[in-house]
Amino acid sequence: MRALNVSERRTAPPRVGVSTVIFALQPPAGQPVGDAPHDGATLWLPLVRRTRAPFTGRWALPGGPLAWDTSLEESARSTLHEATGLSPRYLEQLYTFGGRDRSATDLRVVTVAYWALIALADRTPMESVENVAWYSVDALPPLAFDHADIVALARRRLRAKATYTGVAVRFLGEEFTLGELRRVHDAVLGRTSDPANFRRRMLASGRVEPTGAVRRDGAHRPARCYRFVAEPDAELLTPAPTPAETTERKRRTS
Amino acid sequence: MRALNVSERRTAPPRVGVSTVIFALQPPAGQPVGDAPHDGATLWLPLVRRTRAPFTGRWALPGGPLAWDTSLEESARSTLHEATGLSPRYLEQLYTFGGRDRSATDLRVVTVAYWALIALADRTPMESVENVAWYSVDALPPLAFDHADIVALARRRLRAKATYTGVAVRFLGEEFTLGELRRVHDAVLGRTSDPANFRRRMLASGRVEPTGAVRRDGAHRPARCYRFVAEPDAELLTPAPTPAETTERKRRTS
DNA sequence: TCAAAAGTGTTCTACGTACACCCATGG
DNA sequence: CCATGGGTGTACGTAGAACACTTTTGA
Repeated sequence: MRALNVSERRTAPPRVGVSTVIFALQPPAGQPVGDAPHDGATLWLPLVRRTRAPFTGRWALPGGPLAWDTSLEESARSTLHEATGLSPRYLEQLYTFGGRDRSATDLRVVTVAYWALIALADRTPMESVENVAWYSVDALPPLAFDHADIVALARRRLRAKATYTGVAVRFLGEEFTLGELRRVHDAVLGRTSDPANFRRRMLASGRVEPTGAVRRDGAHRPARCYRFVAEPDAELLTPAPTPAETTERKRRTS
Repeated sequence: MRALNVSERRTAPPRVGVSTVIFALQPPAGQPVGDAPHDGATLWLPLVRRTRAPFTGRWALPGGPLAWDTSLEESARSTLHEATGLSPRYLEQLYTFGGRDRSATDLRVVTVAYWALIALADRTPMESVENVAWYSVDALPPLAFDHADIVALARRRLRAKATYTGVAVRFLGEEFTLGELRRVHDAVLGRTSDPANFRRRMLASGRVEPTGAVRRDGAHRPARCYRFVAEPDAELLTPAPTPAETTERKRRTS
């Protein structure tokens, strides 16, 4: 295929790109930037510095054009791997952005956005990747395109899902204590919940089950370890929630 | 731009299409088909018969390629208008389908699916549109591509949203009684709820407010009329839910 | 022996359900 | 006057919030 001239580019059919918002609890041993509000209670994400117009030099979400032989999710997975060297613990389609003017060039791009959670429990050393830096979501630099909107939407979605599903565990390793899980949960939701009630809710939900192990990590009683237990209905294709499951199930009035 | 040959088509960048699942309470005065389970408690949607390969003659969701000068939502709106002659009371992006083999041709298509609710309260006469027919969602014919999956996902999403938001009212006109609303709600969710409790829940939710009017339509006490009241936070861009609003708001423990 | 987090028990409230009962109307 | 759906009142059960209290550790 030959290159297109200016007016052809403007009226050419839109191209498809995939971008991914990758959340983690801490930045790995790469090079973080931006003043980090190091209360410990922030999320982090990797950004890629653009080397081409438009927005040369600006930071952007990891992503790229959709190749002809790659599925959308594969594309999200591979850019995630390129940017972090890791595989996601959770990956879900977020939204598709297709405004006419969002690419700020003649060539129109429709972007399918994904969001992902990764666990850094393994203390991944992470040889630093070229042009990638980690930022706290609370101190992001100016982003290219409408990527700030995408991040904002991803945060909303993460918060929403954290309130009625167990996604938060995906930030943690195989084994975790309920204290750890609660702190993650609170960081994501920006609240502080009662340890006793949180414990009961989690155990009652059945999404978590005890391994035999205990963990001792301070001047206090050791904590029992738990593992995540897969949700009963594995809905692979569900950007939409399925809330109020229990309520829905028992009903069937009069 | 010149036409592409076969191997070029296969490795060409994916094209973007938009398809819309349009739900209504009853089919308009067009030509419905398929054995309709006329319990009155089904939803209906318009389908378009394909006139070109692949899947020639099969029924498919209204949609088409994304034009260079049209936004995704505009595209969904316009195909909706073409198929039904109406404007949606509700329109939301559903999901983007981009599997490699879903188009069953060499040319790969990424489809951004939308779902919509329309009200037929105005007793729209609907001059029958060429190649469009309405089907009950419970008796759909075989569909082209992966459109059956899309419809299934849309139904799940509609049900989910109906449980924790007021979307169901969008099936009705400006004014409605709580009995009407309850029947719609029940039809969508496939349950039967207690009129007294439903009434209380709706009024308590604040999503509904009385107009002065009453409606008399049978051998029983006339019903007060209500109108829908816009949700407080108009989140234009929110495929994700925002459930447990009340619970979330008051919190902020210890 | 003290602080600090793990873990248990108990009360209180909000919300939804079930269900009994009155109201207004057309036939 | 009766069947039908609109509309009110009320008792019950459950889930979460608040909070008092015990347990086990390191320093």
